Amino acid sequence: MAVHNADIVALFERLADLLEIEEANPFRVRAYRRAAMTLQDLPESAAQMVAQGRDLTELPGIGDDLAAKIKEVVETGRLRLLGEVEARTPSTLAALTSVPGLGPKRVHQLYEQLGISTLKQLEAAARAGRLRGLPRFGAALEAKVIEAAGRQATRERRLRISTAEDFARGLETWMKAAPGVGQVVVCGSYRRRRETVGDLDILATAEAAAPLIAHFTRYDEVAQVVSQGPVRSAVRLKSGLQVDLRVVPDESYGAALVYFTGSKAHNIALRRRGQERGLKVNEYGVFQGDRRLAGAREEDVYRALGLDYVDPVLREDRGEIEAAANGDLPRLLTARDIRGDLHAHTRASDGKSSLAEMAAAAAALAYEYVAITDHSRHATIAHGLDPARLAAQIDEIDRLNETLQGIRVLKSSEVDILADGRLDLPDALLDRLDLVVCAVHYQFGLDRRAQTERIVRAMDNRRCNIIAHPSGRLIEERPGYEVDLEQLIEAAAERGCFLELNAHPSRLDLDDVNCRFAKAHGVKIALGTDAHSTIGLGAMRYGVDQARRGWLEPGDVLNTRPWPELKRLLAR
DNA sequence: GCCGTTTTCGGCCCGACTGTTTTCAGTCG
Repeated sequence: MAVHNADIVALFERLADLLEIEEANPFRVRAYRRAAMTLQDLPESAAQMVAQGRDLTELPGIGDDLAAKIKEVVETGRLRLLGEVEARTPSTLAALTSVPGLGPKRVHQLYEQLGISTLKQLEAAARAGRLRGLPRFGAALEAKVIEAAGRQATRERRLRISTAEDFARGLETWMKAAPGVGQVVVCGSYRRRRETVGDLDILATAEAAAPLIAHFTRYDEVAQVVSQGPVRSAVRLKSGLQVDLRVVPDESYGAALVYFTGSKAHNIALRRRGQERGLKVNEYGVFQGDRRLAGAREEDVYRALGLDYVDPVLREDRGEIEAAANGDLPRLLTARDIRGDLHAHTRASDGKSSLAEMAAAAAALAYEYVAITDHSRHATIAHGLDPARLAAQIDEIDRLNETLQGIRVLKSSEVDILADGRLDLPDALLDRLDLVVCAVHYQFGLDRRAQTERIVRAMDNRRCNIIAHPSGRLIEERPGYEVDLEQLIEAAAERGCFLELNAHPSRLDLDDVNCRFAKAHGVKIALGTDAHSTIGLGAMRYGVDQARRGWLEPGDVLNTRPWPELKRLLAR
């Protein structure tokens, strides 16, 4: 049974949680967390690196000890140290820290002094009033525990970025109406354009913070004010979403943007860099002693640290700081670079709009082309096109193109990859298309090897240009099918095939990390919205954001090319 | 446990808010 990076990540995180509760050296705990993060973002398989005898200590945050532990997990599937720790500290304790106000120190106390190791026991003890006997525990904390226990079932959901936008827009509008307000920006993972958002972090500037804080807590969707101080506040909305507000004066706007945008790992790395140069970095500015070197603008904060400006989408401590220091940050893709959409449906299969409507909508976006990729016959629920219907659509597109100006409809199909890797339509018909997009829509249950082989076999057909939504995941709904993306990327590179970044906000598939990995392998990415109506074409910006998070430049993306150049790239 | 234009040992980001306290530890982001 192969060990995946995610398995090692889970072991390290569990170990870090428990070590923290045991009050181990906090820097040792951090080392395990950092290693977990490195592995999480690592697009290659650590197991394979071990098998190839590669040096894991070259990875950031991995030294001799952790390299040996990764090797141990890869070879044995287990981590002995974790077993030893779990023998003295029950792993259920980690879940207790999910209660707001309970951290590792208090959980340790609860276990040592009251023998509490589960949420059930904790709730019972709180209801019995037994917590307030402990030092620095009181009635308020007991109430929090009881409240959190009741909420337990419904928590821990992250919102898709598109959903978060609804909440963010309302809050932004509300805060911009606050008395004496200057700037209002939604920061955090929202500004970094992550695919999901756990909470919203709003930064506002003002000379006097109090009126803003008061205004914030009066927002009509607020269910509960979680905390409220002179310069920051946190509320929970009726929907359950937590929103934090931070107010700073104008001269700290840039530094506060950096601080509140994160990521946490990026901030820590920035502050460490400052420290190495004798500078203190906080949300008020960059300081040398009492002297403020920067603070009003983000660019100045980075410059004071000897760095080029880092776009928010890159701020994940995945090498962007080194790149900014060396002047090799990528020139990221922008929406303006996109010349067309390579994945769209019409009502011929499961879409809502006609060919002509889709073409007009694409033209309105100033595109040069749009590929119509209706489903193939196997996708019966989606009214997939059989060879005769597709042949008719091809003729219809030819006729339509003769009437269009400035926009070209590309003849395509989202062809099902059958279970054995064959394509769902005959080669002779595929030869009549401008490009062929292939996708897995059923038989998600195949094991990893079979699923990977199935898709590689589809790519063996030289007519296959693009693998759509390569992992098959639906964000916050279902994981993808089991597949070795590393192998798919390598196979695509060998065959001159391309991988899609599906821009639909519930897919964003490939994800950022794998986009970057594909780029490193020289595999170009096709951006497509998977639009099922004219409105759906507007989802391209989510794909662009994800591509930017994957460090993609215009040259790494297929549909930044004018049609003649794209056509040449599609010829295999 | 990691890491190095001060270091192979001795550091390791920084500040706000809460709750329980008589000055601050713990938690959070």
